[in-house]
Amino acid sequence: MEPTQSKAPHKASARTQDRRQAQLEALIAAAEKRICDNGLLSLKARDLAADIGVALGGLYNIVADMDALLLLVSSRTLNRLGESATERTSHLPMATREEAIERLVAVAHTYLDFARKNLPLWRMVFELRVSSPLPDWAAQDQLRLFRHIAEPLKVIMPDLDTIALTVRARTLFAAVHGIISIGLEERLIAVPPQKLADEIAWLTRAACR
Amino acid sequence: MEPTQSKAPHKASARTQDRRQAQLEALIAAAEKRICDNGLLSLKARDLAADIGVALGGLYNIVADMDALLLLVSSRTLNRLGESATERTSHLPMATREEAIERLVAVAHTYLDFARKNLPLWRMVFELRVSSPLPDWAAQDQLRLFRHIAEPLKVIMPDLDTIALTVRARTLFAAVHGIISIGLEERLIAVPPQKLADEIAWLTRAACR
DNA sequence: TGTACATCAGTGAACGCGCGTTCACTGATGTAC
DNA sequence: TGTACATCAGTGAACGCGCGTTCACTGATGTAC
Repeated sequence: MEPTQSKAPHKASARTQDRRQAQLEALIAAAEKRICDNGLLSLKARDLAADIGVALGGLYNIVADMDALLLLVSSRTLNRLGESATERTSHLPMATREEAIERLVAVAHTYLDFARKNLPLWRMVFELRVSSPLPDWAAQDQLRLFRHIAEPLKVIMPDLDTIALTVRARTLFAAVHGIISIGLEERLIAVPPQKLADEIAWLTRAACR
Repeated sequence: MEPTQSKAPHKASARTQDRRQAQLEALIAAAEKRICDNGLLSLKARDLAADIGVALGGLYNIVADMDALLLLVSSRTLNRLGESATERTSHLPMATREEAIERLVAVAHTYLDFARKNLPLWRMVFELRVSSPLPDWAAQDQLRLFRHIAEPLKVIMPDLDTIALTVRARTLFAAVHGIISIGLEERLIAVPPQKLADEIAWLTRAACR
């Protein structure tokens, strides 16, 4: 079936596209703000619509549904984490084994700082196990993040093949992630910030020895 | 204010108490079954009432509300984990440092097995961060579990004082927990079971060296 | 053993609330000629 | 530049669903004497 409309279809003008983009960004920003202030659970479509000055139904011209919006927010959060890691660790040397270990420690500490400063958003990323099949671009984002770990690790464990290295990077990430996520849980007795950083450094170094 | 009722109050007979107890156990069992089969999200009061042959309103004679029930299920799950750990590791020697390390590895593997075999229930335990202030008895349960880690660790790191040892036990737990919880996540590429066990053993040993 | 009475267990219909998504409609923005 | 027409953006009331908890009521189970 060729689209043989006798009349030419409407084309989105540049102005319209810009407006769409601006709306989408405003929507994401509003969602981030609300999640940071009140948590994911109290995020409502009606509030967001009011925040960006659009009628309720208008939201669905900007995003397909709430899940799509949350995925965008989650992805933006992961990207900001990646930028943090690049800024704070990419200049660190990793020519020697010792240097590579210290760089890994720095990556882990960046992760801790980020999680602490963006606690509600960071939690959201992991609570989003709902929409099962992660879209491709989101999976790509994750892979890019893993390089911050895999690259120093390659220097530290030169004997491992690519697969083993991937597995090991994931293990290390998961271990540090566990320490942070349990450490930042309010329910348990609060661990002093410095202590938490120390434990992470200890574990990272121990894993590399 | 003394309770000076002119008429003696009704006393729950032994038969009534037994019935209550049986109802409570049936309710918990039904909740566990439903969570295992369909996940926490599709657990409904109406279904549970039907399962145990009670009218909807009758549930609230057995438990105060759904949260209370979930807390009971969660606690039962943690206790079963504790029993598993006792059965499978308490006979292992920990006189020497090497023995203590292997015992810790066995504890970690018990944890992995338990999480795998009770995945939905195990997840529930950690998703229950809702009702903020954990009751006392639940906190006690947690402490008892931590001993499975703290005791071998005391042999392995004899120089640490009590507080540092507690922190270290928690770090180690959190690290292994992270590896398991990310490893059992469906979303990411599935890690072969044996590989996961190997990684956990590796990390545990590395942390103790 | 029997009667009067109090209390609690059990019932299920109704309450109450929340909230994402749709849809018929209007007004604005574009194209064709 | 102007007119006719198509399309899409934007609106907000209404839909639809879900579900925990309450509450007035009944029947059973206990106590007092």
